[in-house]
Amino acid sequence: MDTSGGGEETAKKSSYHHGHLREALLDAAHLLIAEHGPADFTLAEACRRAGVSTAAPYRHFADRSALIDALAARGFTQLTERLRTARDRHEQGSVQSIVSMGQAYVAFAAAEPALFRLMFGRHRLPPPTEQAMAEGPGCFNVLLEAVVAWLVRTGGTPAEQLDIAVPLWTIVHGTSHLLIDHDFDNVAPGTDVDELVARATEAFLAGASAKGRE
Amino acid sequence: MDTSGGGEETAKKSSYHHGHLREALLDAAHLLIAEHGPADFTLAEACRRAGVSTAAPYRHFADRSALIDALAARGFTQLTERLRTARDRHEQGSVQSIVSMGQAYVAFAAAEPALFRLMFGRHRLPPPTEQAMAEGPGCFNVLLEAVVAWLVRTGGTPAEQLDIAVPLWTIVHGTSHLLIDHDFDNVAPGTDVDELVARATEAFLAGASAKGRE
DNA sequence: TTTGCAATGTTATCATCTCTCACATATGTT
DNA sequence: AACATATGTGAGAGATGATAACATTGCAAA
Repeated sequence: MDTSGGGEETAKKSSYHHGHLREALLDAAHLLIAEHGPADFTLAEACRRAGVSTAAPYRHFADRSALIDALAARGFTQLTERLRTARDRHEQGSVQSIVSMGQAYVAFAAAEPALFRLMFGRHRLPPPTEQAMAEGPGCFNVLLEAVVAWLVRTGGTPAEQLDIAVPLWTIVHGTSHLLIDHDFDNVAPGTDVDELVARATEAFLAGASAKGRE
Repeated sequence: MDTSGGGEETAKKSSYHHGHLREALLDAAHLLIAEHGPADFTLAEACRRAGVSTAAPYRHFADRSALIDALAARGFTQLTERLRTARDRHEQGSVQSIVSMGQAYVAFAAAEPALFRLMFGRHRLPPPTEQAMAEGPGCFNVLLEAVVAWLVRTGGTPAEQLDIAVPLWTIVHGTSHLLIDHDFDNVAPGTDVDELVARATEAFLAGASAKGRE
């Protein structure tokens, strides 16, 4: 974080080879989709920002789509990390721990709406999002672990983990999408999403454990 | 040019003026996004399918984006109709009525994934999706009415309608997105979304009404 | 050190796409 | 019949994604 001898990203001894072009393109693309949305993103503009020709990206990415995939993969890594942090802020197996994860999920979407859409909005059927899919489960596993801990604590069995985790996922995922698409604005303006997530999660867990105990 | 004797299925007396170009373009666009996804959709291809020049659409739509908006608006009208039908298939104010709406919501997304993304995935910040937004609330109102009926029936007050309806919306909306993005495949393959919606809805309503009664 | 190869970037070029402009053709109103 | 309006065409500007041939650099083996 200092300007020690070597210098940081400005260490372009020669102006021909960029040096960190792959990361620079990803960063530029990240900024662009944040500004103009994922659809309006152009590879050419990213090149301009990175200061290279429009042919340069093809040394690092098969095509435009591959760059976007790489961006999505980076997003999943980030999201997984944040979920883990949120979960570990509270007692293992507590409802609060699960609520906290949900809030972190939504907060991530709110902070990076375009990236969030990219991560989950891969609509290409043939390749079910190769690398991104490899990260996706890792992300979901964090939730699964928390749910198992909660189940053990409340007298449930780990076998029910999907029955609990999947609905919870739908709640926070739906909240995220509705939030970043501004769908709350016209219908329930001023919605406090943290509270929404907390109440919905708590109500669902209460109802689910009550039913399990019948 | 074929300039066949009579028009095909439509009243194409002359081959110069199309007659139903606006609708024909929307239909073609609908097919295209269903085939290739919303991102890969090109106006030029839609023109080819409609049998007109690439300049023709601009007599009916301001630009490419406006055509997509019109498509989204058509989708909202359809969705609203289906929700109303699903709701009215069961007793007013019953949990089943609400569950049925949720299932119809998800079924619509499953049947028209690309259209569903279009409807909710308008990422343009400045215009919050003019016409589509006008339809969106109409769509949500159908759910609100059902929730109010349920509240009245179970001893709640209509003032709580948003506290109930919004979480329910997040559940079905999240389920829809996760389903059409194939996110269940790697994590919970073979998920029965109808059952998922039913269980999540019932558990949430049970938990919410229990809390309200505390 | 020198030589050669692999990696990385550039320029030129193509096909395609969105959108505009001037022009052509149909419709229908008076 | 004549004019005004709506609707469609053709040509083309400007931008983009992608490819190919060429240029530069870093690195490793001889």
